[in-house]
Amino acid sequence: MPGATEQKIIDAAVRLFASQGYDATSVQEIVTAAQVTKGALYHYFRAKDDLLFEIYRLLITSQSADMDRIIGLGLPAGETVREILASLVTSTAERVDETAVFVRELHRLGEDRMTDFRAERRRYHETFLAVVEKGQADGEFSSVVPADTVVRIALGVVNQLPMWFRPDGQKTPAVLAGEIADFVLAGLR
Amino acid sequence: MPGATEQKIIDAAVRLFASQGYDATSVQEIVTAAQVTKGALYHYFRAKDDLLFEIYRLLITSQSADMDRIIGLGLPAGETVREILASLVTSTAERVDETAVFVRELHRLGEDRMTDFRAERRRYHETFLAVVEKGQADGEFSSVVPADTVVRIALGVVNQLPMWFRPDGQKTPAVLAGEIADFVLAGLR
DNA sequence: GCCACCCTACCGACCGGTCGGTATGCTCAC
DNA sequence: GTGAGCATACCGACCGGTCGGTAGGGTGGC
Repeated sequence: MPGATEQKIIDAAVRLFASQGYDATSVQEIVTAAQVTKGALYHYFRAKDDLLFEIYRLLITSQSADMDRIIGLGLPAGETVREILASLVTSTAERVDETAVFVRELHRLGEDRMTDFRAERRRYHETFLAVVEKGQADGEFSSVVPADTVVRIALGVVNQLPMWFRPDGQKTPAVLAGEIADFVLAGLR
Repeated sequence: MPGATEQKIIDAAVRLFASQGYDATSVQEIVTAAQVTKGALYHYFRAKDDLLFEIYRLLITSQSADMDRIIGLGLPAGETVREILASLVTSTAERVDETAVFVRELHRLGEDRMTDFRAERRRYHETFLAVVEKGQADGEFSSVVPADTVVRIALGVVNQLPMWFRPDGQKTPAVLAGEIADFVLAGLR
């Protein structure tokens, strides 16, 4: 639960990282945009690096929680896949900046944090994979295309969203989420 | 047709940009890796920036040529989509580093070059879109999911390839290309 | 009631180091 | 001799991070 100043700093950092990239954004730019000073930033964060990590952490935490909640509902595989994709697409559409930073600057994570991150992503990936595989085993889904490729495609689409989704475009996130879920499920029948 | 020195510089730049990112890679690192000197680099390129642009140009030119060639064959929509995806996936798998740089550092392009790039990508996108729309109009494809969303998904998958494809993995590019094409076509039936 | 003491939150000038780019000159093929 | 193809030494701008200091609110002893 970040305080007001902390939040202002993170918000400004997300905006600037998304539009210019991490390295191209100076700490001075961040504090100017957030209307605080360098002292304030280094009071709350040990390094510029920590800002990136905090952005990732907030995003991953919320996505994992969403998926766990949906799986907890115990719906059939088709419904589960639809709900997971829909929630992922809408939440990503609401946070395009965070996701853009996430996708683009991921490799900048240090050794330790990268290990943590990979473990978390692996968990997410395999949870989703298990849903698809169960659907295939039960005969609800076709097995023509291997489950891992399907999962890769589905999650890849979401990561690419920031590249072309525009909040002021014609399609609302909900409509788009429906279309993407339709398409993926069509490929699974 | 770049000369030998020029090529060495570009190769080194691609490798370093892919593993560390553009900003995190210094010009000195590039020339050291390429076993040339700064003088040589600035003899062939006006700025570090130009290296990025050259990497993009080479990639886009070859992809556009591939697509034009395939469409020129005049195959049915289904076959055309399969061929385009297959060639895109295999050529991307062969050039993961270039694609990774492309996806990650695109936003760094200056105003003018960004405009040029957008025009080229738009052309690529709409050519592909036309194929899908024709397939839908002819009744070969279903129209449940709008053509533009399908194209977005298909191209998005390819852009995400560098995130998870490993040349030393179990699946060859050709096998993977087949699976991706199968999946997309399944969603179009 | 009040003052001494402390602590959190924040300020902003400053530093060492790095980076992209340049200026100048050599060398060798034609 | 002359221009393409480099090599080398160097510059000024900027960047992440530090550090001595301050403002103001809480708290306990008397």
